[in-house]
Formats: sequence, structure tokens, C-alpha cells
Amino acid sequence: MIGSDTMARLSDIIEEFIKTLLRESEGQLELQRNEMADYFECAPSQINYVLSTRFSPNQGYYIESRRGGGGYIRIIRLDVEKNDYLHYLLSEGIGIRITEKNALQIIKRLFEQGDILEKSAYLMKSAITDKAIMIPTNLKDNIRAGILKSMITAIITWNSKKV
Amino acid sequence: MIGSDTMARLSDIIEEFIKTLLRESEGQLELQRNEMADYFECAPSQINYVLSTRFSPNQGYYIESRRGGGGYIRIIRLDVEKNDYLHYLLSEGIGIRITEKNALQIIKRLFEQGDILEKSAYLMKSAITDKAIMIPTNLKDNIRAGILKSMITAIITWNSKKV
DNA sequence: ATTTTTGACCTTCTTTGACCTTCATATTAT
DNA sequence: ATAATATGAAGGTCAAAGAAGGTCAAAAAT
Repeated sequence: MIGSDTMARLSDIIEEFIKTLLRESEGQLELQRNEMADYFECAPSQINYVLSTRFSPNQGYYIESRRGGGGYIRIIRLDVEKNDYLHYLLSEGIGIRITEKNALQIIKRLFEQGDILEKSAYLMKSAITDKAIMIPTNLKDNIRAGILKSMITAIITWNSKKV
Repeated sequence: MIGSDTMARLSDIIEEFIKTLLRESEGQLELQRNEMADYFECAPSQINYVLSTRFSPNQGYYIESRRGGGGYIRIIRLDVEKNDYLHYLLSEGIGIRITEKNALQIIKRLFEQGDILEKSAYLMKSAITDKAIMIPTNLKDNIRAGILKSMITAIITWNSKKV
């Protein structure tokens, strides 16, 4: 198509670049935001944009970072194959709110499937009970969903982490 | 080089150095501030910085020092009985609200003391971060305190249940 | 209408250096 | 010999500078 030399969007290029790096580094890498921004001649915040739109847990990635001198951004590719059910829970299973009963069921199932040890199940349950979440009742299910998803992301991340 | 390992912070290196020394000396040691600063080629005050940000009483350490000729800095690791510390956290240590930073410090300490495994620490951290607790900022510290105390209660219960 | 790009402003953490306080010892004055 | 003083060797404090990353909204592009 003449004249439509669709310049690839920079965000897509950065996305690919990161994914290539990840392939070369067993699914885990650290980068400097400013270095990246420099390399791609873009605003530093564009790196955040790429990360938040293309590297969410939902999409199979987890981001850790630290500010200050010696700061970094760490990107971990989650092994969604091996953590099938866990990943399903994140992307569709849980949603924006969940009752105590449902949450407890999920945790029970995680234990029964061998995703977590009994002790971890016990710990997780303690974090999402109505008693633990001290806030007006109408909000508990929302908070619970956030905490449960965060814990599940942690489990997947742990399972995916390099030694 | 993008994606290469990030440089470790000097303060972290000094922290590890001291913790290793402590392990080799039954939890108590004396050092000379200038000697340390010399060894790590840093400003003497950086030693104080490391001590105050990483060896506070909350983090499980106690510092004594003397000035003048023959001066020294003594670092003492507080080795509390496991359950004593857990109960202390419930009764006074945590209170009705706690910041993310303090909560993370407590969990790190639980791991370093051998109260919990690294994986459990990782799970616990994921449950109490600001990101996990999706509610207006001014309420996060309250919710966090409730969840953390609930998890600590679970640890105590688990410890006493399994004989 | 939606996604991407940009930039102004913010927060966190670390490093550095100038200046201060304390203590032991050596020196000096009585 | 004793008391007062000077000296130097520690460690302490604090604020400024530096080094990251984060957020948010306006502007631009699709």
C-alpha cells in the first residue's frame, strides 16, 4: 500500500524488545528505566506505559521495582502453562469482588490440587476472612478480591522465579 | 548494556557484610566506624545510615556506641523467643495501623529469625502491600494491620497445633 | 473514541560532606 | 603531685545533592 508505510508504534517495538530480552534471559531481567528511555529516545514514563499496558500479571508478567540510587525495574515472565488454574483465577476467575465463602473454596482447591502446602493455605485463609478485613461489610468483597489476587500472583511469581 | 545486571547498592552490601559477621559471632559484634568506611571506601556517615535504616530495634537489632579514643559501635541482634515475638506483635507491636514499610520490615524479620520460610514471607508481603489493598490511602494502614495480625495469629495457631 | 506520546511534578532511597560532641591521654600550670 | 588544659581520636547529626522510579493529565496520533 503506497504511502501507508505504517511506522510501527514505538510501544510495540519496546514490547518486542523486552520480550526478546526475556527469551535470552530465562524469563527474568532487570532494566534501568532511564537507560531504556535513552535508548529508544522516548520519555521515561513511556516505559511505564508499555509495562502497564503489556506486562500485567493478567498478561503473564510480573513487575517489581525499586526507587533511589541503584534502583531498577525487574520483569518476570510468569509460567502460565504450569500455573494454569492460578492464572485463570487472575484473569477471569476472581474478578473485582469475591465472597468469603468463595475465596475459602478457592484456597481449599489450591491445596487439594497441590498448588500450595496446607500451611500456606492456612495462612492465605487467615488473610482473607471477614474478621481480618476490618472495614464496612459492603466493601469487604472488593478488598478481599484484591488481596487474594495479589497472593495468587505471588504464588505464580514464586513458581516462575529463577533460582 | 540494557538488561544486564544492575549494580548492587553499597548500603545493601554493607548490610549483608554486617549480618554475615553477626552470624559468625553469635549475634554480637563491635566495629570501628572509620575502619568500615575505609574498607568500603565511603563516607563514615554512610555506616550510620546503614545502621539506622537496616538495624533498628524494629528490625531486630540494638546499637550501642562510644565516642572518643577507643570508641566503638556495638551491634547486638535481639534474639527473642519465637512465640514471644509473635505475641508481642499482636499485643503492642502492630497496633491498629501500620505502614507498608514497617509491615515489610516485620515480615523480613520473621523470615530472618526462622519463624517462617522465605516463600511464606513472600506470600505475606503480597497480602499487605499498598498495591494489594485497593482502598483510599488513608485507610490502608488500618486494613493492613488487621490482615497482618490475622496472619500472625495463624502462624501462632499453626505452630501450636502441629505437635 | 481509543491508544500512544510527552512532559511537568512527585516520592523514595542513597551518597557525601561540613560541622558537632565525647572521651582518653598527654601536657602544662600550680 | 595535682589540677587544669590542650590535643587528637573516635563517633553523631543533619542537610544538600544525586540517583533512581512513579503518577497523572494534556496533546498527538490512529
